[in-house]
Amino acid sequence: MPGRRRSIAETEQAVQERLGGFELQREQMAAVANIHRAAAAVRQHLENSALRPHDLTWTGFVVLWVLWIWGEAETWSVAEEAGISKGTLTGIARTLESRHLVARAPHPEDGRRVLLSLTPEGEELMERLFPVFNAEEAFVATPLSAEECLRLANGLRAIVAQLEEHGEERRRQLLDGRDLAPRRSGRRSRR
Amino acid sequence: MPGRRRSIAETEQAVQERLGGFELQREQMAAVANIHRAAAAVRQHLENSALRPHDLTWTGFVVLWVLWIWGEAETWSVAEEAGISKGTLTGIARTLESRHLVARAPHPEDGRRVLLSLTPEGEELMERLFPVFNAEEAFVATPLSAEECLRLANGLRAIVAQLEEHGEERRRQLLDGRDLAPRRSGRRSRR
DNA sequence: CCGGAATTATTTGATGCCAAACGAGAGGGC
DNA sequence: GCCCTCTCGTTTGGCATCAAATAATTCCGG
Repeated sequence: MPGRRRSIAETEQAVQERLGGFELQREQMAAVANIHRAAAAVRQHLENSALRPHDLTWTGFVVLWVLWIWGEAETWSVAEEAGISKGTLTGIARTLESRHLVARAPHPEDGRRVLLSLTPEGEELMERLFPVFNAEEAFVATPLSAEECLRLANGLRAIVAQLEEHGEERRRQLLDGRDLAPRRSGRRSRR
Repeated sequence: MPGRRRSIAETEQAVQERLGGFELQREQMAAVANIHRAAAAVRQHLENSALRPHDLTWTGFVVLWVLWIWGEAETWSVAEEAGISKGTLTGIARTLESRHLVARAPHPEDGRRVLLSLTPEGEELMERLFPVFNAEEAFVATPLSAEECLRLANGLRAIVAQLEEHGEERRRQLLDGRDLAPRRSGRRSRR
């Protein structure tokens, strides 16, 4: 039966056959796999519904959101809240600045730091856009009750917390002395 | 107190103040936001623990995984299972092929199609790598019981299903006649 | 069989994304 | 003042990513 997507049951069956010999952490595997399926699906829907008319990417929107909620903020803190690296933020902020949605200002006391804030244009955009965005968030979560949404959010938060608290330690243990191979990509040393 | 990450409670407080005037779908918003936080955190941990020693990216691993479980498969189906676009798969497959982990073969009956499969080298890698990967999946899910993992997975699956079943229809309705502005990026017509 | 419609993978262009290197500035000790 | 170190944001390099355009092939009606 070609052309049909495989069902969850079929996949689990195939996995079981393939992994018969392994000690499989089945439930955890299912959770992790579905986090990514869901994240990709939700992101794509929101980009193609609420965001596309304003020519915003997901990440661009998140950065605007952070600035909208928190007001003027230092870049490191925006990157942290938005869940992206500071290097990525530099690029996003440049894009948003070029579209006059975000302003960049030097820190009054520390020449290294930079403050980001929404322009009036950016504020106005968020006031119009947020209700639309939130409506789509509600749409994707339609099959879940409010309580189920909270359960879901709590479970996910626990995973994030686990990694924040123990992730680094764990990675150190796994390396166990050996040093991590450098990423294939990334800036090279001059030497 | 500069330099400290904002707590969930602080964020919710700030959101409430900022959004006092809006009809806010609070639970759904929390769920969607945390899906992305968790997805990014998990992906980063796995890339920097299990995958980095083998110089694999997340997506590269997922593609290998799909081929490992399902065996030889057509590209469209691999892209579907891996949750990426077929254009992206072309690039990933090229990378994996250059590292002799994946082989590409023409479809015996249809010259347009291409079949992907693991090389023996790729099989061997997955046999060694999967247990390590699965152990890290278990690690990130440590705070959750097996049953909670399943609940989480089910909730996420429901969201994915919602979008698969009703996403396209919804986007059509939202547009309501107007045609979607083209993406800023993407190939341009010759005209 | 011929020619247009449909289907398939690839190419293209712009952006996102990370980690590591880098440069500019701050801060402390002497 | 002068280092030396630390801490910022930015740059860099290599992939990943999508959607639309395109090329290659098959399918179908006549």
